[in-house]
Amino acid sequence: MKGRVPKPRKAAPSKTAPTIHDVAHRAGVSPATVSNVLGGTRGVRSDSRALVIQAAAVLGYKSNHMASSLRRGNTRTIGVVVPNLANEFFSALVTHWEAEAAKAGYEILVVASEDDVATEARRIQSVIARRVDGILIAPALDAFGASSGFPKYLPPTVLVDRAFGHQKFDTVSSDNLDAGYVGTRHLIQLGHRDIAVLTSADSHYHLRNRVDGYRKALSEAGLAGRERLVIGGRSVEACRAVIERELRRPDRPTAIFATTFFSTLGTIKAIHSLGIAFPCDISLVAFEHSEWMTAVRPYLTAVAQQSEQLAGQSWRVLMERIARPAAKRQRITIPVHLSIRESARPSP
Amino acid sequence: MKGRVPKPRKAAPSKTAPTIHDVAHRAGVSPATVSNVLGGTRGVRSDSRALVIQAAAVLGYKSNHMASSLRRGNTRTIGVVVPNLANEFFSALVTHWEAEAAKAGYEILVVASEDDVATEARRIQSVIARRVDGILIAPALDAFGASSGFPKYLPPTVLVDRAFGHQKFDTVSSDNLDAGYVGTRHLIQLGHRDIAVLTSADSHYHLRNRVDGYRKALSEAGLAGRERLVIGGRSVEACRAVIERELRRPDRPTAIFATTFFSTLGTIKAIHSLGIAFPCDISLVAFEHSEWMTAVRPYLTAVAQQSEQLAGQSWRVLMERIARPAAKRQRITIPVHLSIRESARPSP
DNA sequence: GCATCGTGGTAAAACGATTTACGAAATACG
DNA sequence: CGTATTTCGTAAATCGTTTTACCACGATGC
Repeated sequence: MKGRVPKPRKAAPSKTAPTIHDVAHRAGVSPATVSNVLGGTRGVRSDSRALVIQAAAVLGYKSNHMASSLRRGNTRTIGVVVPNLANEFFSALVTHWEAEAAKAGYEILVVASEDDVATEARRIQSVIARRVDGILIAPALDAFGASSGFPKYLPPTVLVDRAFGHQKFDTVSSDNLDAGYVGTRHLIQLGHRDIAVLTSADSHYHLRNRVDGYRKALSEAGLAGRERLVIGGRSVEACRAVIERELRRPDRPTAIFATTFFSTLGTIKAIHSLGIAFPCDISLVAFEHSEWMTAVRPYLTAVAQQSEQLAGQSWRVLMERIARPAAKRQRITIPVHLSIRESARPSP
Repeated sequence: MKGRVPKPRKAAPSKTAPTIHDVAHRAGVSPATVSNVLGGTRGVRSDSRALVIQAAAVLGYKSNHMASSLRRGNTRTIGVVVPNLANEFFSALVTHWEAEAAKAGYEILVVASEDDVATEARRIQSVIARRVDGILIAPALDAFGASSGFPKYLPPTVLVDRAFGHQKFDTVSSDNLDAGYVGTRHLIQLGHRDIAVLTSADSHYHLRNRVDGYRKALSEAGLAGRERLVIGGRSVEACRAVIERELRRPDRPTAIFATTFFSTLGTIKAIHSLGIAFPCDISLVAFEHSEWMTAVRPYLTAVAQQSEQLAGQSWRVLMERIARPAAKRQRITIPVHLSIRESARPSP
C-alpha cells in the first residue's frame, strides 16, 4: 500500500512536536478518539482511553493551540494594553491580571502603548489580529476611541483605571473624585489653608477628576478662592522643576497634594533639593503605594488606588462580557484608600 | 441544562471579522491572489493589486493570526517566564523585552512562575502549547531543568539573569561575582573591617556568586577571617528581622552589603526602626536601581544590574538561536555598575 | 511558424486540531 | 427472539490562511 511515496512526512520525529495523528497511530485509534479522550468531549471505552493516555504521555503530546483555537474559534488569550510596565501601578495591575488568567486557564498578551494614542492604536490592532478573546485596556489618553482609526472589529473590551464615560465599553476605575477629595480634606482638617495640587498638563479625565475632588474639598471648607493648581509634566523631572518654582515663591503653600506617581516623586526631590524641613515646614499627601515607600522618611501619607480590586473587578466584568456579549454595560467604581502616616502634619 | 441551540452559522455577518474569502469576493479575485498581494509573496498585476487593497481597506480585513501561523509554522510570539512582575527588576526586563518585540514585529506572552519550580514547569508547558517561537526564562531556581518533568519539546530558549552554567541553553546573566566584589571592595576602601553581607536562605546560584565576590574582596584585603554572612528570607520582612537582630549585637558590623532588592529594603527598615544614625553609624551598599531610590535619604550607594543590556542581549541571542538552531551555545555576561552616592561613608 | 519563456491567476492541498454524521456493535425491552 | 436504543469508533468536513502545482496567455527567440 505504501510503496514509493516521496514524502518524508513524519520522517523526523526527533525535532518536531508530536501531532494528534502520531498519538492516534501509536494508540491504534483514530485522531477523533484521541481528541475525545483528551478533551473529554464524549465517552470512550476505558481500554482505548487508557491506550490513548499512555501514548500521549510517552510522546509528550500537547495539543497545538493554534490549530485548536482556529477550529474552536477562541484563543483563551486576553490582550492587555497598558501605557507602560515601568510604572509600578500598571505592573501591579498586570501582575494581578496574570494571576487571574492563570486561575481561569487563560494567558495574557501584554503590550505597551507608551502613553501615545497612535502607538496604542497599532498595538491594539496587532492584539486583535491574534484574535484574543477579550481586551483589557488602561487607555493612554482620554481621546481613546475618538481617533478615526478606531478598530472595526473589537472583541469584548473593558476599560480600566483611566476609563472615562465611554458610551461603548464597560469601565472599571477608581473613584478619582473621592481620591482628590479625601486627600485635600485631610490637609484641611490639619489646618492647612494654602494647599497646592500638583497635576499633569494633559487634561486626562481621571486627573481632572482628582482636581475636581480637590476643588470640592476646598469649597466645602469655604476656601474656594484659594485654589493653587500647579501643572507639571509627565516626567518626574518636569514635576520637580515646577514644584521647585512654586516652593520658591514668598507665599509658598504649606501643603502639597500630589495627584500622580510622577508628581509625588518630583515633589520629594524638590523638597530635598531646596532643603526645606519636611514635614515640619511643608506637608505632603502622596499618590499611589509602593513597597519602596516604606524606605522613605518621613513615611508618606498617601492616597492609593486599590490595584488588586481594579484588576479583579475588571477581569470579572470582562469574563461576564465574553459570556454574554449583549448584556448591559457595566460601570464600576473602586474606592480609594487614604493611609495617614507622617508626611502631613498640622499647619504651623 | 442547556436550552435549544440552533445553528447561527454565518447568520450574523455584522459581528464576525472578515476573512480572506470576503476580501477576495469583493475584489473579484481568488483568495490566493489576496494572500499574494497582502503578503507580497508574488508579483500581482497592479490593477488587481489595487482592487485587493481597496477591498481589504473597506472591509477592515486583518489576517487571522491563528490560521496563518498554523499554516506557516511560526507564531511570531515569544514566551516570557519571570518569577513575578512585582519585583521592579523583572518588570524592567519585561518592559525592555516588550520594546524589542515591538521593534521586531513580535508579541510577548508573559507568565509568572511565582518563584516556584512546579508552577514554573506548568507555565512553561502552557506557553509551549501555544507554539511560541522562542522562550525567555528568568528561572525560578537553580534547579531549573533538573526537574524530572522537564518539557520534551522545547523551542529555542534563553536563560536570563539567574542563568547558571546549564549545559543545554544559551545564557545571559550579570557578572554576579563582580557585583559582590565591587560592592564589598568599595566598603573596604572606605576603611570598613566589619562588613556583613545579607543574602537569601535559598542558595540560588546567582546569590552564591555574589557572596563569593564578597569573599574574594575580603580575602584580597586580608580580611578572610572576618566574614559575616546574614541569611535572610525571600521577603522584605524576613530580611528586616534578621538584620535587626544582627544590628542589636554589641559587635555589630559597621557596614552592610545587601545583595538583593528585598534585603536592601529590609535593611533600611531595620535601621529606621532601631533609630541608628544612617549613614554616620552604619554604611550600606544597596542592590538594584529604582526610580524610588531618588526619594530615599541618604541617597543610596548601590550595585545595580543593567536590565536594559540583559534584556537586549538576551533578545539578540534568542533571535540568533531561532535563526540558526544548531549554532554554538552562547554564554554572555553583562557587567554590573556601582553607583557611589551617600549611604556608604568612611568607617569612623 | 514553432518552440520557449515568463507572467499572472487560481484550484486545491496542506497546517493540526475539533466536531458532525453515520455505521457497527452492544445492550435493553417487550 | 426480534426490534429499539444506546454506545463507541471513525471518516470527513471545517476553521482561515499560505503555498504548490498547474493552466492560459502573450511575448520572445530563432
